[in-house]
Amino acid sequence: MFKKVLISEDLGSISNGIVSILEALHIDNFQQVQYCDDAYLKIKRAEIDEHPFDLLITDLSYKEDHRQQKYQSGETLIKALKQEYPNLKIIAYSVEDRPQKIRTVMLGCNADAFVCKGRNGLKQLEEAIFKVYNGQTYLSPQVANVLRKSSNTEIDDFDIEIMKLLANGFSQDEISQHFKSKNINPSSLSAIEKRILKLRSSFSAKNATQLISIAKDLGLI
Amino acid sequence: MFKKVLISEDLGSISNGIVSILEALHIDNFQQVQYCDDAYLKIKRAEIDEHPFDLLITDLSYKEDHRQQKYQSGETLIKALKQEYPNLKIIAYSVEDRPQKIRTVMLGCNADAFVCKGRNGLKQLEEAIFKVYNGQTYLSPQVANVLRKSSNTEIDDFDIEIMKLLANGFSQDEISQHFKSKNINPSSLSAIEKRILKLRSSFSAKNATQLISIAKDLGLI
DNA sequence: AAGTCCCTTACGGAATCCCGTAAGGGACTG
DNA sequence: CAGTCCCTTACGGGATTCCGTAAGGGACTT
Repeated sequence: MFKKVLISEDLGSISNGIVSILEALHIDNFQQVQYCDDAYLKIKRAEIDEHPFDLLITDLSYKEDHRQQKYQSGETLIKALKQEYPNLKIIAYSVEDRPQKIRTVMLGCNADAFVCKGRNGLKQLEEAIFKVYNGQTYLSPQVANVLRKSSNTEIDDFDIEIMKLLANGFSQDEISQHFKSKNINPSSLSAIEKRILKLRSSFSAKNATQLISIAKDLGLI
Repeated sequence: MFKKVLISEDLGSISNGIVSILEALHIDNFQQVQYCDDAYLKIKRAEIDEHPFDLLITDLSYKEDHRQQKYQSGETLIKALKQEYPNLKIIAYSVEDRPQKIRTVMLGCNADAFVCKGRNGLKQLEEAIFKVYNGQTYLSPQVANVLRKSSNTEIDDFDIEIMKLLANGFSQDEISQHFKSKNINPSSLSAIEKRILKLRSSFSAKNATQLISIAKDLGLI
């Protein structure tokens, strides 16, 4: 079983819940931090000292406070750590249950498991720890299907970028200018229009406003 | 000090944190539930049995699962309880920190305190319990000003309704028709336009799309 | 080389949004 | 009563969006 575990979670009481799971598994070598940056530093330090952590359990969203952070979210932390220390196993433990978010964390950041906080969250976390220890990935049952169903979304970064710009009040023409200035193709007004039309139809949105409303609800932007 | 306390919170680990606070205050007569409906029933039952609760500490958002609930959120629960049992003190304990949400809970639902979950959440919860016991209200320091500053927002239900319709893809003309059909005034296209213009300018949004994006971020819709 | 498929780009017209201007009406005041 | 303030409603025109149609070009097949 895992020998050395780090818990990164800003809410003390949830942290305690995780600790109780670890204790039940007789993992007593663990540490806790409340900030992403602390997690990063502790893991780096442990690697240098040649007593590395072999599991990180981390939240995704952290309340901001006075302390300026380099890593603002669990996603950026996970991505950075997985690049530097591919052997470190990482479990995301979050209230998030939006498909796109989970895809980002599992596929974009390469987390090993995604457990949704909820009534059975701790039990699922325990399962996740076993699975991950055996080299498998794990998803909470209620979201287990989001990766398999590539289903709808051939929505790429370009689409996301367009929607972000729309949400920031850019006109279609301004979006076109924006991509032209960054030498990103396609960039013509027509192409932008077409892209937005495709997005609207795939989300059955009557206009750009509703499109952005839906995209926000889905956590795409 | 409070004699009988109910904790309503779907995440077990957070519930444990609250319990530890109560124990530190030597309040040992408390019960825990994980669903709003259970909270309502327990309080009702206790009133009938003439051993009423005198404090409820409740979360606002509950993960949905198979159990169909009459009260879907903490807000509806708080509002209903405060109407039936004005003597019952209620503390909302939530990750929410959006001004509009807090206004709704404090002013619309008549909660006695609003504590933000966060790094110091439990300490603040303890303060809130004292304040509320002394007949005062309490807000977490980081959001303490949201009620005083009535500041900008004279955004009324009509504005909110317009924004919801916009988010659902209605054109300005359709919104006008909508209000006409419900005999709500103002309803003319011009009036709707003017209202949206005011909303856009008060949120400095370049167009309706950005307006809805901002409104979503603020939790207004 | 011709054919096709797919993608980018272009154009035009109808609908909608954006914004300034202004008329009408109720409430309140001197 | 006239004057003002505020709100609702109306109108017009320029900008933008929406949507169908279509030309151009690259990749790939036959």
